[in-house]
Parts: sequence; structure tokens; C-alpha cells
Amino acid sequence: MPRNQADPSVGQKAAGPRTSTGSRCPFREVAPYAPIGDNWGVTAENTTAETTAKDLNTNDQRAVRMDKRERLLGRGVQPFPVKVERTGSLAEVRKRFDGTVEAGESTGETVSVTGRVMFIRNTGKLCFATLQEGGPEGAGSRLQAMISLAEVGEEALAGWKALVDLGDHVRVTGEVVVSRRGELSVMANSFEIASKAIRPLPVLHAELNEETRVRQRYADLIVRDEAREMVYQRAAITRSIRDSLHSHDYVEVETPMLQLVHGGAQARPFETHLNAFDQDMTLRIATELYLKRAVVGGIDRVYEIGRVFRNEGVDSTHSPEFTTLESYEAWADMYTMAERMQEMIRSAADACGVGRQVEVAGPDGEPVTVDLDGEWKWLSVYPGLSEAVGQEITPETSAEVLRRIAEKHEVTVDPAWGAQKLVVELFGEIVEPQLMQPTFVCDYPPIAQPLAREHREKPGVIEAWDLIIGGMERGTAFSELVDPVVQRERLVEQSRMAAEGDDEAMQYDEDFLRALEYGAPPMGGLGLGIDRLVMLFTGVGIRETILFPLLKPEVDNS
RNA sequence: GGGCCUUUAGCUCAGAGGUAGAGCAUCGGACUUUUAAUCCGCUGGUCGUGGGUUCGAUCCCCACAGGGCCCA
Repeated sequence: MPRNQADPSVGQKAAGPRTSTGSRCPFREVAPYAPIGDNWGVTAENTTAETTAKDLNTNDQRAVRMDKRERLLGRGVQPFPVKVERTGSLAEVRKRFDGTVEAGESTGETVSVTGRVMFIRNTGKLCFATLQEGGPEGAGSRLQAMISLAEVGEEALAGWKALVDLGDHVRVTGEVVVSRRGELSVMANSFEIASKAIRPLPVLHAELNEETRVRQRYADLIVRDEAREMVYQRAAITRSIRDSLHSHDYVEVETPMLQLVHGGAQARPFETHLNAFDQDMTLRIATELYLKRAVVGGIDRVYEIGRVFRNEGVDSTHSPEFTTLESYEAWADMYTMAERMQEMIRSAADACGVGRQVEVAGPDGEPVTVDLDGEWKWLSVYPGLSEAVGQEITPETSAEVLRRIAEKHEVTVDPAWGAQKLVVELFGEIVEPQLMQPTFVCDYPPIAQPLAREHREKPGVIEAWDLIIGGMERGTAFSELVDPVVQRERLVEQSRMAAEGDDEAMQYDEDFLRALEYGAPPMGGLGLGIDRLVMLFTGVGIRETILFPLLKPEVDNS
């Protein structure tokens, strides 16, 4: 329940002007290195007075920590202070002092640092804690804090032992020293709890199981460097893609996610409702149709990196919401877009630190090195399939013949499928998984992409390609169909299919057709699955590339 | 949609038809140079949920739910 419902006074406070303090300044003066107060001390009186309630279950770690929080409050110590002063990060201390001091020596420099307690080693009169902070690129920095009886006194030392737990954020102020074992440390002359952890940290010596990792990503991020690094790697990739596009004078736009008519892809949409207009709406399944409208208007080089939503299956390569790049460029065609794609992927590989040689799982599970610097071959669907099955296949080949080939290669097919659909499926099942090196697969039959235009020279195929890397489609591009009459015919056909029950068919978008009727310049368009690109570079499943993936609700058995 | 695997302490995992164990964590004690600290001691469980078989089920069977992998 929101707090301001439970406690009306909070709501009043938020609503009205502050009157309780004379000062308008929300900050009060704080001595940055305030010495430890008596309230850290454990004395004869308060030990008994404070001692945990008899009914406290000491095995319930949350209850134990809640009790410690109460005890801090009881001493007038804030378990969650509003502002904690520090002189700098753990990484800065490491950078400045690592390797400059001999074991057992002191630097004479005093710093104030903060971090989460990851390990704690309390001896009788000297306590050690390993503090951790998140840093750039996701690599956590760690630094040791030392709490010595000689420096902080008996009461504060007892307070540290009694009230600081693994997972707490603390502030430690003191001299930078190097321990006898050579560990760079801060020897505290004061410390405070910067944020009390009520829930215990997962153990750091065993990986969280997969479910906990995705359900509680925050815990995963605390304990696993690779989880943090993924966040930064993904950001490096999207930043690099933006840089590549900007270097070609592209502009980034944001188009509607809530749509009256969904289109631009063949997929089932999520349905929702806009109360203000009493209007059913859908979440977008692609960004294509709005970006093309922008090109009609003279935004000649335009792109969007954004989330799209498809109400379909969920598995290790499919997520209901995922991120795509779509870019459209006037006066370009699919060959221009192939150059853009190649440049973007190579730069992204550099930017995320993977480089041009990428290891992927091959068709039989063995590792294969993908060479992004090699030639990116073009492969026509019909000749490609012909070679793979050892038999000439052309747009004239009958469905009957193709079905026999499917049977021979143990590809299950729907008897209702026509020749074109069979070719697409056979290629996808037989040839595609074998394509490890970057390959532009082109000359698809028209059924593969209902909105594509016919090839300028080759009859019976369309002017588009799919980019396959590591046996998986990563992106696609078209010489876009800009003839509003043909486009209208295609959309009419799609809506006929929708009426017949094809729930993946596109909706008829009159406004989009109106835009095309004003005249769209010849253009190339490109789509790139960002998640799949991150998967390629990091070798993990889609659920690991998405920070907070969608999961079924947790079952509550309590 | 089909098949296989999985669900046991806060976390990671063993286990067996007779009411359950380890490591770490918690709690108590010892320890001024540790670093996954160490040592001593005490705790901690609806064995995912619901049925069934059985004298007895956490274990065997069935269904359901969550998670994973493979196939479609």
C-alpha cells in the first residue's frame, strides 16, 4: 500500500508548503567526518535494554536485520541517512594508491569512501570488510575497510560487530593503508551505516539459479560482474549504432507505440483500450509505417530504436517485447542498406569490446568463429536451396516436388502451403542454420514479405535481403515499395487474410496509404534486432540480454 | 502444442519407501592483519501445490503450477 494512504500526515506534508523548519534549505550542515557518537556504543545498560525481543526468530534473517534497524533508530542513528558524505569512489582510491605503498605501510592520506559490504571478517579487536561499488563498464570495484579497536574505541567496535551485516552500505573514513598481507585498505577512524540491508545477500560463492537471476535481477547485478557488464555492453552497442547512423546524417525519432492500426510486420498484437476515446488500440508490432510517413514528409534519413510488442511465444530466442532498429533512407536501395548494416555491426562489435572475430555455437553445437571482417556473401534463395538439396529449384518448381524434398529432409510442412511458402520454409530449415558467416540472403519469393517490391531485374522474386549470422536472422532490408497503388492492393489482400482468420495478417492502414499517395521517394529500409545482435556478441540467451525480462507471476504459497 | 529435465533451510545444492543433510549465511562464544578468515557451539524445513497407492510418501503414480532445454 502506498505510504501516503497508510499515513495521512505524509500526504499533508507533501501537499502543503514546508513550515516545520525555519530554513528553506533542505540540507543541513553536516561535518563530513563526524566522529562516532556515543550512540554506536554498547554499554551495560543498553545491552540488556536493547537486547532483541525474546520472540525474535534468529534464523529469520530479515527479522534479525529489522531488529538491528530498530536498534539503530533507538540509538538515534539513521539506518537510512538522507546524505552520506564521501571524498570519492573506491575506484579512485584504488587508482591513486594501488601499487604505490608497501605492505604494512600508511599513506598519510585520509579519505571517506562508501560501498556495499560484500565480505566481513571480524576478529576480536580488528574487523575487516570488503566494500564493493558498481563502476563504469559494470566492473565492480572493491576496497577493504579495517575497523580497529585502537582507532575507533571499544564502543564503536562493538557497534560495528553487532549492527553491520553483509549487504549493508557503509561509509568509512580514515587513512589509506596497506595491510600486512598487502591489501589496500581504509583504516577507519569513523564509520556509519549508509543504508541498512534488511534482506540478506545471496551467497557469493555459488551462482544464483537461473530463475532467481532473472526474477531478482537486482540481486544478480549485486553478485555477478557479468550481469553488470551486460548492461554496459548492451548500452555500448546501441550507442555505437546511433553513432554510425548519425555519421550518415540520420535523425532519431519516436513514433507511436499505442496505435489504432498495427502494421509493418506479420505478428499478433497486444490489445488495449484508450478510455478517453473509448477506443480499442494495439501496441505496435513494428515502427515501419510511421517511419515511412516521416520520409514522405522529407525526413530523408530517419531511424528509431525502440521496443515493439508481439503477442506470441516466449522461449530462449523470443521475448514478447524486444528492441528493434529500423532506419529508412531516401534515394537508397537494399544495397545501400547492406553497406549501412555492415558498418553498424562491425562498429558495434568494436564498441562492446568483442572485436571482429566472434565465437558462436555452430550447427552441431561446436564453436565456430564468425569473421566479421571477411566478405559478407550474397546468397540467392533458389540457387542456395538448389545446391543444398542437390536439385534445381526455381520459382516454377511445383509444390508437389517441394513437398517431396521436405519429406526427404524431414522438414514438417503444412499441406496447405503453396510453392513459395515451401521454398521459404525449406530454406529456413535446411540452409539458414548452416550459414555461420555473415550472409545476405536475397531473392526471396514474394510471399516471404508481403510489402516488398518486385525485383528490378529478376522475375518472381522480391528486392530484399535477410542477414544471417551464426545460423540466425539478425536483420533485414528492402528496396522499399513506394507505389501506393500496389501497396493498397497488398494491404487489401492482407485484410482479406485477416478476415479469413489469419491473426498475423496486417491491418488495412488508410492513413499510411494516404501518406504514400503524396509520393514517397525511392528508399531503402533496414531492420535490425538489437537483442539478437547483443546475443551474437555475448553468446547468451535473450533473457540475459534483457535487463528485466517478462516472466510468469511468482506463485505465492504462503 | 509435444518430449525431456527440474522445484528440499535465507542462498547454492546432496539425499533415501520409515518424518532430512552439507557448505555459506543467521544466532551465541573465542580471536588486532584477515581477505570465500579461522575455531567452538546452538538453531533453522508444509521437501512447489493437490490427489492417489501404501501400515507409512518428501521419495512411487497422476494432475496442476513455476523454471530450464529440445522439437513444432
